[in-house]
Parts: sequence; C-alpha cells; structure tokens
Amino acid sequence: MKPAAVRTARRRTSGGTLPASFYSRDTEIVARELLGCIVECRGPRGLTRGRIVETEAYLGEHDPACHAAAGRTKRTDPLYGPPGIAYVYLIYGTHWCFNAVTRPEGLPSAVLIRALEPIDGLALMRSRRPAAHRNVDLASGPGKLCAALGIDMRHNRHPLTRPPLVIRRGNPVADDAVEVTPRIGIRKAVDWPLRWFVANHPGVSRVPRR
DNA sequence: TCGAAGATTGTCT
DNA sequence: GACAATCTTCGAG
Repeated sequence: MKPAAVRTARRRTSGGTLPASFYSRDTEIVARELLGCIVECRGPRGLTRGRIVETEAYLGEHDPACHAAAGRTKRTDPLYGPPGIAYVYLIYGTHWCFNAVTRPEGLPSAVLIRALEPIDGLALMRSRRPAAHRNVDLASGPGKLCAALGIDMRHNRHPLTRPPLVIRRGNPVADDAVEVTPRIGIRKAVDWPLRWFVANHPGVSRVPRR
C-alpha cells in the first residue's frame, strides 16, 4: 500500500508516466489504449497538457502508408529506434506531426497522435494557435496539437517517459465509446481500419473523405 | 542538381 | 470545395 501523499500526488499529475514497456506491444493495441491518456509538454513559456481523443496506427515496412515502407532513411530512422520515443516530422513544410514509436526495437511502427482535448495551459495554447476560435479546436488535428503544445523537431527521438514531453495514464475510454475507421489523409492502404477515436467527441479531427 | 510528393491547415469563393 | 503555403526528403538523371 502506497502512502496517501504519494497517491494524492499521482492524482494531481493526472496519473503516472506510461513506461517504455507500454509501447513495446502490438501497435494497434497501443493506439487503442492511448485514448484517454495525457500528453504533457513543458517549455520555457509553461506547461500544456491534453487528453488523447484520436490516434492512428502505422504498422511498419509492410504498411504502404507508413513512412517506413520506403525503408530506413535519415527521416524514418527514429521509427527503428526503441519503443517509447517520439517520432516528429514536418509535413507540407508547415506542420509538425507527433508519433509514439511502438513495438520492440527494429520493427519500424508508430502511433500518430491526431487530436487532443485541451486540459491545462489553454491560454498558452491559444497564444500559439490564434486561428482557433473555440478551445476544442486548439488541438483537433495532428498539426494543430503540435502547434498548441509547442512540439517540434527538438522533440524528435525524445523518450516519452521523461520531461519535457511525456505521456501519462489518464482515464481509460470504454470500448463502447470508441470508434474505429480507416485512416485520414493518406493515399495508400486507405481502407485499413487503423484509426481510433472517442465517439462523438468534438475534439476529433475531420471525418474521412469519400 | 532538380523536381515531385507529402500522415495538414487556414482562407477564400 | 478548391487551393496555396512551405520545406524536407528522396529518387532520377
């Protein structure tokens, strides 16, 4: 039994940090279980925190939509690193995307964090995302959440078990509140059901195009 | 060295 | 719904 002070402290920090072993499992399981967890990023301007409401799985070299399908390159190298590190890259020259690397080392797969429900540091997020008209729009997309939390190339390869960028346990999302659909914005493997999100949550990004 | 593509977003019509 | 912004990466020549 842990001392009450420790239990209270853990509650205050929205749950303990997810260990590296959490990520060392099937990417699809990690993507599902990351729903409800808390992403926390500390920077010189303060702390920002959000609850994960949408994820996508990218399964490795056999997944045509995964960056690793092109093999190991300078860009995709973090995917081949240990599970539990961040893979951050620039898309369209304008937006950062944030992934958590999964599975045992050497298997290049990851979970893209697509959307967060803002929890803490909303004023700071708003200053970084002046285009967002509602709080729920501050992090409702992969590029948006990186901007809101201040995630960029500096966090590439960063272990998600240590500040300034960590993922903590949150409140688990029940199965009947989770929807699974094909991934968004890709041109290959467009029918693979590898996107998980909290049903009817206003913070999830776009619905799939048809 | 050059050109094309890209896991997006915001603005304009 | 269409389209521009903006830059890194990679393949082709």
